[in-house]
Amino acid sequence: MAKSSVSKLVPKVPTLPSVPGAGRRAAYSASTQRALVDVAEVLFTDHGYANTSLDAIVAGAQVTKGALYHHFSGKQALFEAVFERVEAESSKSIQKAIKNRKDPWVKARSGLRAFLAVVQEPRYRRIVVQEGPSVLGYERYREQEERSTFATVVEILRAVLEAGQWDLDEEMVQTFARIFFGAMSSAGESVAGSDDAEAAATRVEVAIGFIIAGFQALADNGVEMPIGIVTD
Amino acid sequence: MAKSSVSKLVPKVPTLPSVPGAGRRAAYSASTQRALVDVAEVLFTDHGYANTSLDAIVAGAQVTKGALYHHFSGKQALFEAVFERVEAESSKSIQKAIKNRKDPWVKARSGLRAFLAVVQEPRYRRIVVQEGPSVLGYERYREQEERSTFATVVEILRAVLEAGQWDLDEEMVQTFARIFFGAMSSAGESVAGSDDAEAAATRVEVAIGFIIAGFQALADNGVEMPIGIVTD
DNA sequence: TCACTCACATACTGCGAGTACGTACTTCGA
DNA sequence: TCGAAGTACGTACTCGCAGTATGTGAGTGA
Repeated sequence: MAKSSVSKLVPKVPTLPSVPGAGRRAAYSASTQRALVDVAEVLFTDHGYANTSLDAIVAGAQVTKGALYHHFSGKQALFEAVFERVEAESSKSIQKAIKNRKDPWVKARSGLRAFLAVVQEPRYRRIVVQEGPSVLGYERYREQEERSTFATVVEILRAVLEAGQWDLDEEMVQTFARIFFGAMSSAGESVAGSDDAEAAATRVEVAIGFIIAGFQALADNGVEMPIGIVTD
Repeated sequence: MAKSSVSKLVPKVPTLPSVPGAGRRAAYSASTQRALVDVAEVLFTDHGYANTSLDAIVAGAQVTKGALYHHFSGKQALFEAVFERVEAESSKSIQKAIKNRKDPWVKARSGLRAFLAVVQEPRYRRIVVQEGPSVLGYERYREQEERSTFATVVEILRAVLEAGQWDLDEEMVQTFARIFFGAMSSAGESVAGSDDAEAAATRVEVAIGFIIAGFQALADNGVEMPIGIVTD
């Protein structure tokens, strides 16, 4: 199963004379690098980081460890390359979904839908959510996140806050973004782990829609940012 | 530093004749098991799971691998023991904070404060949040979570929902709990990673307080659970 | 007190990440 | 066009570490 899907990816011999004169070897080089990342993505997704040996990866890519260590400094660097690509593609897919949405609430809604779809993808769940923090360490993990999917959440949030006439300082925006990002990630996990993903996704949309409705209600009433609704 | 804190934990020779007749060997056994978990907790927290060798753990506990494998089936099982203890103690500390709080909003507030405190502990961040999902796998991770800290969130949420006169089905309660749990976890991370943790914690409380205020506003207006506030 | 078991200790194995070094093919300058 | 140099690998090894097989001495129960 997994084996066949790997070998399917391998014979990606590049259109050799794509750049005729200066870049034939470079084309081959790029293709093996891609092959390594492709295979690694599949194996990391299926078996996890620790349970995937470099031997299995280079075998799947039909190269040797020499090639791998020529392109990457080690196993972790290879994982990071896979991680970045998955993050970039995920972010791109969400960006595409919210593009051209004028109404910020609609934008938020569309973004949520797209995010929930992404979080259900096995590769995103395994590589980004599950293994990412452990393998990359929290610092690098956060850095990567910050300039991809999380940045998208910030973008959407700014649109919503602007529409609601709320004027928050930068740190507060970041805090809200973190909260929503965490909420959506966690909710996405419950969707992905559910028997009926469709129904679970709907529940999440309803729940977050309810929170957003609360925001709107406060906006309609002209409520300012509170400092301590409930006291001890 | 870490070394000294480890060696500090080791000479926990149990009050030998605690149970006089039948249980002297058992007392020693329990103490070495504790020592292993104690040392493992420190080393896992400081260096992570992959970068902690069993040799280092048994050296810190002043036993050998034979002892370790007598008590635990392997490295992962030892980690799980550490994980469970951290989770249990964390949950206990939150439970203690919300105990005897009658007003559900105050209860939620207190729970949030306690949770934010827990998430700032290095051992919780590293062992539960960062390494947990990767080492245990998502299934076991969720199972553990479900009956400790997450259960506490559900408990608080039920109180709040009851006060708000909302009547949600079980799955919807779980969905909301997931969302809040994820939001708080993520927010807690941003607090722990902040330069000024105190200020960051305050911002999180304000932000979540704002969301709760939205809930209260909807409750005051007698709003039912919506199915799609914003349409495309 | 004696057999038996429990709680370890010791010595080894095998796997897998990383390294050192060799080599063929390219590319570029003369 | 020819040789020198660099690139893109391949091969063969080392070493750390999780896990195992087996030995042993101190309790414990009959």
